[in-house]
Amino acid sequence: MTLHDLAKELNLSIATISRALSRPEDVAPLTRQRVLAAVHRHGYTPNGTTRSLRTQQTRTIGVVVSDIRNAFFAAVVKAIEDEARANGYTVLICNADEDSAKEEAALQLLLDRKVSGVINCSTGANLDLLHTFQKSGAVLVDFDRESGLKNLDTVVVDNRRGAELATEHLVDLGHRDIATVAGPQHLSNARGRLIGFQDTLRKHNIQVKKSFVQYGNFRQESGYQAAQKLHSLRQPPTALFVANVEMAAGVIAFVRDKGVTIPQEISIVSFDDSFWARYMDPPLTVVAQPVETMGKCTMELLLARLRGGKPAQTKVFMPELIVRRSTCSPARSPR
Amino acid sequence: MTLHDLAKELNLSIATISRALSRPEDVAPLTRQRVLAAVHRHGYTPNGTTRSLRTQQTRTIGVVVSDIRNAFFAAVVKAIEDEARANGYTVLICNADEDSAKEEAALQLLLDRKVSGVINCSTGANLDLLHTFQKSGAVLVDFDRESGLKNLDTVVVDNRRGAELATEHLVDLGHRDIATVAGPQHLSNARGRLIGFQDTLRKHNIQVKKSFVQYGNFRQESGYQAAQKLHSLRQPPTALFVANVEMAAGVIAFVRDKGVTIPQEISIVSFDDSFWARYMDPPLTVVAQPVETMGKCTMELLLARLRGGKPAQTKVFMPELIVRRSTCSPARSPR
DNA sequence: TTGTAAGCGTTATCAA
DNA sequence: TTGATAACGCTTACAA
Repeated sequence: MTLHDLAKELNLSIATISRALSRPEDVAPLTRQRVLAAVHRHGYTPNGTTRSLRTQQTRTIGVVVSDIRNAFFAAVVKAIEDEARANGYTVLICNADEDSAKEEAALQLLLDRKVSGVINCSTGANLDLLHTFQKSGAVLVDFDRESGLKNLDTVVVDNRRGAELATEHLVDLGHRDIATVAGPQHLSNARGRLIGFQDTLRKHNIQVKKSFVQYGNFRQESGYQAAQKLHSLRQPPTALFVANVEMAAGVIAFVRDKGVTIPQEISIVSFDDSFWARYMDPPLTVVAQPVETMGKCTMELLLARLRGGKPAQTKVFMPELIVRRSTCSPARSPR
Repeated sequence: MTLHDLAKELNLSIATISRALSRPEDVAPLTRQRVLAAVHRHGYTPNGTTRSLRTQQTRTIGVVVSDIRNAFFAAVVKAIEDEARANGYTVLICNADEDSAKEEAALQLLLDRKVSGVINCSTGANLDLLHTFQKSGAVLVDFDRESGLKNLDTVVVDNRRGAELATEHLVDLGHRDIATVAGPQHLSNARGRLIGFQDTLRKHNIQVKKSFVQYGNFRQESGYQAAQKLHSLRQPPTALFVANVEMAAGVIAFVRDKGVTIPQEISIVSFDDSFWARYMDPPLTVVAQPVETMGKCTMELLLARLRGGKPAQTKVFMPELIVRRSTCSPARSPR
């Protein structure tokens, strides 16, 4: 069913039908009614794809998210979509699975669909594709990680500050043997979290042992493996800062397998909160990001940019330490 | 940058450019090279939206999901997207937030985008819109809930069986005062879970008290409230079957607030597993659905349908009871 | 091997 | 108030 069919049926021109639907006031009331009735009768819906061709704007925003199963991104996606829909935009969600090849495929898809803008949780690869976007006139926003490109809006949490908050908390409790499970260092957020951790230790004149820095990939299993390595050390840490909550779950799985008690034998603080962190055993001490606010802000920035004017800005949100029960002072050390 | 621009630059016709890209073998090697070079130089990407107009197929599948922040749906979406992309299809994800008005908006959007197919986690409302889809020739699949429409593929878990498994488990442990936090009864899955619960009790000659059936909306807070009501009863239950894990979290929040211990004072078994259920305090006994398999199967069914042939089928997956530590035999009752 | 031209379903301009 | 028509960017007969 197209405008054409409708026109034939009603003995009107397609122009009139189109007008009856998009600018009702430009059409005679009676005509409008006839059109509306027919539209309803047939369940006709204009082809939005075609409209885009004609109007040269898709009103679609692409979102490339690192891992849709990660609660953090799921929440962000929801916030983004709500804000977009409220403004008449559609969101095309792509899952990159923290994999630069999948990211490339996703960006290619968005390029193909001629999206008006892209919110990207960049792996740091695919800079050329991002560049192509910019050249094509699409608006780009970096979210959660910085791609390294210039002249684009950026929404991130203060990763260094978050790591400081977490590490400072552990130091305050009296820990000196503090390790970290860091994220992959090609990601700007993971780098920030590691630097914040190291700086805080140095500030307190605590040596940063190389063996106390383990690297994961932000996934659960890598947390498990990191914990394993840390555990096998001659002198294991008494406290642990984990760069995200998925890896923290992995750490906890390992620790539990070994029968080590949290927090008595090992204190754990993790980056990222999620609704279930407080139901865990024990409830997890975390550094929380203002997820909803960040998601909303990202879309607002993007829309503002689309409307023109505003130069690119970087918004840095403050994380917050939420102390629950996975951290406590270390047991008296024998040394 | 369009075919036209490229054609002008290379002194070729747009047809040749188009061919060089879509059927390389139909074009002289040298010409092809020149075209490819120019394409690369300009970062040109064909307009997929326009191609759809011409070829009359969008190769896009819409997915209307009840709540993207729910781990179950996040996992499903990932499985669906992977399978779709592997087959050259794009997925348009819409979040209905368990709200029929949002569902309507989502369906309308998908109608507008002329998607080839829709995977719908129906609220049960919007039957007329779904009907419009069918009339338009799009392929529909019901997932997780049945819309009530005929002649469409359906992928669900055996909800009754799952509830039986859970309830049977509680009965086996010796419980007689068993309550449930049921889901909203306009959803077929929630109905199935309630029926399975009731039937199992009856089978064991246990009376199903009306006050022992509380209704929630599949969200956390409603679990909290239901627990509150159950707790205020003159004779509260010793065991609880909760219809999904989000509500279970709410129940646990309440129970913990009250200082009631799980499982000693109250046993809890929930529908749905999620990776963190085993890290909870205590680890949650659940009825798990084979999420990835179900997601993949849904897309396979849809694609098969799109390729024609196959009549509509209903796939019912078997849930599995995973006993962890939130259930145990009831304490000796004083009565 | 390449070019010409029609047509996909809209919107928008101009005339009637 | 309505209609005829061009244009959006692409694919694909068909012709050269």
